[in-house]
Amino acid sequence: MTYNAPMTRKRFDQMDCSVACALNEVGDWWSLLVVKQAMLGTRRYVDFQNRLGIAKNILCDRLSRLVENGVMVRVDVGEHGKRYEYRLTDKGRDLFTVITALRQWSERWNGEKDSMKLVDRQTGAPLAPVTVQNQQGHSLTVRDVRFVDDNGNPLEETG
Amino acid sequence: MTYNAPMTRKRFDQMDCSVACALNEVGDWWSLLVVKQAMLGTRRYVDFQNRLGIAKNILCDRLSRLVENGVMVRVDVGEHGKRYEYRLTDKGRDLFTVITALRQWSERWNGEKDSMKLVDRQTGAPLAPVTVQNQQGHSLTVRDVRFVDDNGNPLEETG
DNA sequence: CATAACGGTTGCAAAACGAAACCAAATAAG
DNA sequence: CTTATTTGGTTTCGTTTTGCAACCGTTATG
Repeated sequence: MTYNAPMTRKRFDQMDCSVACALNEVGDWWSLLVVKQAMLGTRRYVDFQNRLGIAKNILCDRLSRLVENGVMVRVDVGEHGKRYEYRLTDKGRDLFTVITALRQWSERWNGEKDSMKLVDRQTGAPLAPVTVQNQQGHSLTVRDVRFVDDNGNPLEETG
Repeated sequence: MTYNAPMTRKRFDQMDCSVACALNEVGDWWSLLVVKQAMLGTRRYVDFQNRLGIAKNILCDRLSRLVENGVMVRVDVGEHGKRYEYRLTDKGRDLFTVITALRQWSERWNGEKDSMKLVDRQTGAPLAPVTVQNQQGHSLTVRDVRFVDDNGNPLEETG
């Protein structure tokens, strides 16, 4: 073998799979943690760094990519520039479902790792478990769904 | 500086955060895609490899870690050994919510990347959007919840 | 004015990743 | 029965990413 293909990280842009596409944007070790931290109210670069214990160059890279992908925005809050806040966009806030599902999954199977609880702001009651539901609101497992193509034909995924 | 700490990938085991703990198990670029593929029916090593286009050594490592973490099991299906199937455990199947939430998020914000649809097996109707709900079944955004500690006191997360 | 804080960038070493080659056991083909 | 192919990896090697610390220009603070 004489030719080596360019060694780029395998990216999921072109995998024509929505899950892969999502992972391409927030599927690395840190991105979802940054988003989670932002949901707790963190906005400043140094605060992300201190709370998460992430290296500064990695944080820099992740914030840039989150901004690029429209998950966060960098807002100039300095009087004469050079003071910034990183805030979630609607797209970023919409990851609340994903992060909550992940958190609950971990709590169910690995036990609670922190003392943080999420409660309904109105009532103070704990949240319901996040589930996949049909349009009548009944929870479905993976066995209760079918994967079909555009024509409604079941995908033959024997392999 | 004379001492260099051992350079291990930062792990989230000890971050006492359930989200971090979850990401520690399935938070890399490939693990959730392997689980997703398994939900489509894939069970054999070579089939994962062909469907996902993942390098063999990486696939090997990911399957091992998923088995270690109880997300999948390796089942011996050879007559005299040496033929295996990798199947989801209950813990693995329970990631259905996370993966579906991720898929829907991507479809909402990046458009549909594949022609695959998920439908209710019984009715053939499309699924409802996955949302965080309170116990009355009302959907909540991140603004509708509070993060509190064990005593019900709101977390001061100004930073 | 001096000093610290903020938001980075740079340089280096360690670890993870990707592609291909290689390999032993099990199965299939002839 | 013998040979070829498939399966499920491991090894090798080069590239990319990560983690840590040091450094730097600008901005607030005492």
